Amino acid sequence: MALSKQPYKGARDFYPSDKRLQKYMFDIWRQVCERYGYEEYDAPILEPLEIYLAKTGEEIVNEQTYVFEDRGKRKVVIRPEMTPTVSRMVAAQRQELAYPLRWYSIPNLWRYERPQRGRLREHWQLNVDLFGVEGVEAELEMISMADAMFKAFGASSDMYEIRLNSRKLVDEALASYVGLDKQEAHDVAKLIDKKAKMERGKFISAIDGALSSKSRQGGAAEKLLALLDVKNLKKLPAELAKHPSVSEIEALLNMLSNGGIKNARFDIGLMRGFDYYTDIIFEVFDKHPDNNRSMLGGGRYDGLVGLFGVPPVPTVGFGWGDVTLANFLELHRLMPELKPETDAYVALAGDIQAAAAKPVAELRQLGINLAVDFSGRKLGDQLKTASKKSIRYVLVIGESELKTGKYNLKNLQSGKEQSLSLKAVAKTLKEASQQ
RNA sequence: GUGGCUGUAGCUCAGUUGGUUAGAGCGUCGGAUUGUGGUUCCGAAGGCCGUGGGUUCGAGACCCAUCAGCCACCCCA
Repeated sequence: MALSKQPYKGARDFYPSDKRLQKYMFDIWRQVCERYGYEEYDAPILEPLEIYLAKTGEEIVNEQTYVFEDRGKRKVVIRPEMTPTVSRMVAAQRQELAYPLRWYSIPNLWRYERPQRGRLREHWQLNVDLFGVEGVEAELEMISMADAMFKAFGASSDMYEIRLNSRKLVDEALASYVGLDKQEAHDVAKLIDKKAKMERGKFISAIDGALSSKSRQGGAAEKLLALLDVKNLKKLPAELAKHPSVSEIEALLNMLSNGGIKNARFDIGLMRGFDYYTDIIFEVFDKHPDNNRSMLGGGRYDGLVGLFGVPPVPTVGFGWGDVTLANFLELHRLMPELKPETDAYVALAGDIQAAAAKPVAELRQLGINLAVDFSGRKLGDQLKTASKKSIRYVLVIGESELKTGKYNLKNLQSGKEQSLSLKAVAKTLKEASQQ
């Protein structure tokens, strides 16, 4: 019985061409994070079960995560998300750290579930968090960064939309304004989250089902539906317009707009993770008709660090998965043509391996990445190999080159050939690799 | 976890109501007088028809199971 060549279900092999794309995406994430003064951190892929139980229910953890017992009988989880981990790290050094903390990481995360479009069992996710800022400028910075990343990937602002809401505002609206009790509010919030996927009629009857007869008679359903149709902060009913979150969101939208980000809007129907978000939440949606979905999301979660027995730290963060990003880049034709890191492929003409070692070493010392063909095959075959590997240049070394010190450098894209000194070769290749 | 669709060459697929030795394109490899690739031309290799069972004189086609993939649901960091 032959061994299976497939990677583990829901996980991917990264061949060099795949890894190149991943590196491209991660590099842009890193560049933008660092441009905003964020520092990279990392942590073990394994965490004790308990840190997830505090936030999620035991049932969900057991069904949707990889849990196992180690040899010391400890319950261990392969991390399904980074937020508890980073909260743990901040809590552990709460006193020593210099706030505000600007941290980011690109962890691989595992979730035990059935793979489908945009969702695998293993994926990588950019996590950006800002700890220690209470004001709305924290949200502004997060959303500006996310926007800067889209721009850095070559996206234009009509390709995506930023949506904003506030958990506090929604709580207030459902409880005081519509008049729902806790259970009703919870059920209704879940339904609102699914609204986009449902037909309107179905949604209305589902809402009716979630309400008690008392609420229904009080006109809660009508009030709720009218509220959900509000597209603009200014159209909110007077009772809600006074809520402090409203002016916060308004201020945020204004600041974003002043910063040139015009594709952000208020969306009262945005629910996102009821569990630990405490105030403003945001998502970025792909506007492509084939992929109308959330690509990244985040918000304020002021309570998580406090779960570790230290005073809480105000926190805003977001996460962005590599799979949703790749889908976005493909659909919008933003995938760049990526070349290998190798600057030139060295083709040897004749049996001169030993003699060619010297110029090759010299070039490498100058920072040039070279792959040498030892095969002894015909020059044409060596060129073919370089071409297949998508390496841009071939450096030919043979008797005449060694004698004259002038090397034949061929650009495989243009077909252009030049006879150059080693230094000139290095200069040409350096310039080419920086393009 | 639930449901639907799909598994034929490395990839994309064709394969008639079940009927001889299983097909194409692309890719791969070899060649077209030995220091120049991509295009072109010639040639070759490559398949337990996902796996196991069943029906049948006969199965790549039909049935069951199983595994895998895709899609939706559930759930959502």
